[in-house]
Amino acid sequence: MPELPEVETIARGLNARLAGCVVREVIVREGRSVGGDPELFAAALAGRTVRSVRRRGKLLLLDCDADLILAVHLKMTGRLYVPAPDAVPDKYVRVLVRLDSPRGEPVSLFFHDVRKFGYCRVFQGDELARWPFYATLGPEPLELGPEAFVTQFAGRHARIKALLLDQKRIAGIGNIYADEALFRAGIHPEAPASQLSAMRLTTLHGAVRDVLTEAIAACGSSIRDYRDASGNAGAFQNSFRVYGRASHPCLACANLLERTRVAGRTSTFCPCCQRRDFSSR
DNA sequence: GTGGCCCTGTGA
DNA sequence: TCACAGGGCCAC
Repeated sequence: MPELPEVETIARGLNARLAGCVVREVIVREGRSVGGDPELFAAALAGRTVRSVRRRGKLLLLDCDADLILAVHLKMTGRLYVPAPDAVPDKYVRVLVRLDSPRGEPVSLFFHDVRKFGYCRVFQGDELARWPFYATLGPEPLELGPEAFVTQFAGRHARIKALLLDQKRIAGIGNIYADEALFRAGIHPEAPASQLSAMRLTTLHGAVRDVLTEAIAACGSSIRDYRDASGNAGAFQNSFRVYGRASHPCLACANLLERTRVAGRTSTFCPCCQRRDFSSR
């Protein structure tokens, strides 16, 4: 799925295009995608004005008037975008929202999701804050200082990559950026967090910030499914140093990158540059 | 913690 | 035909 940089890019793009638009019609083509009664979902959104669009972790939040919030999780293959005015929705467009811009022009919003893992949900008032997934999200990595970051991981027995992927511990990091940050920090994905010194965790904090910031500047990474709010691809995939490069030479030392599995996800790393123990670097 | 599962498509 | 894909939830 899109991770933090991709979701941030989408949120910025949608905010520019949807702020002030009024929902005229909601068409749910796949009930599963709205996680409940399609009629209720459509009725809740009809007539609402979109105030702004923001991101929390990997979650897109469309703040509307009347204290209504539309939350969208793209999971693996989801896209949320404003199509060209004459675009015909293909069979993977699960939800269509027709809106009117402040100038009265028609604007559409498509929720496109091949694998149907993603979802759109509406929340009224404080329902969002009480939603367990939202309530337990960890801090935003770009708003977290180095000391707080270290505290979040220090002393844990679990492998550092599994902790980076744990949204309750830190929100928004997925498989790509976990691998990229660990490579930049010179830390093996299977290293137990408890074996990493505060200094190395601080280095990891900087690597996480750097990789996320650079990826946002590049409008995210597009592997196959990700597109921004206008349907355009990102560019950060051209800057991957390890993700998707197993068996290719390390860009730092030329040794071949290796692949392992951590927390059920493929992890690519350099066996030379990324060490398990803290003493070697 | 880990593995299976929710889905569908793609590429080897 | 099979393994794999950017996520997260559920049961062991």
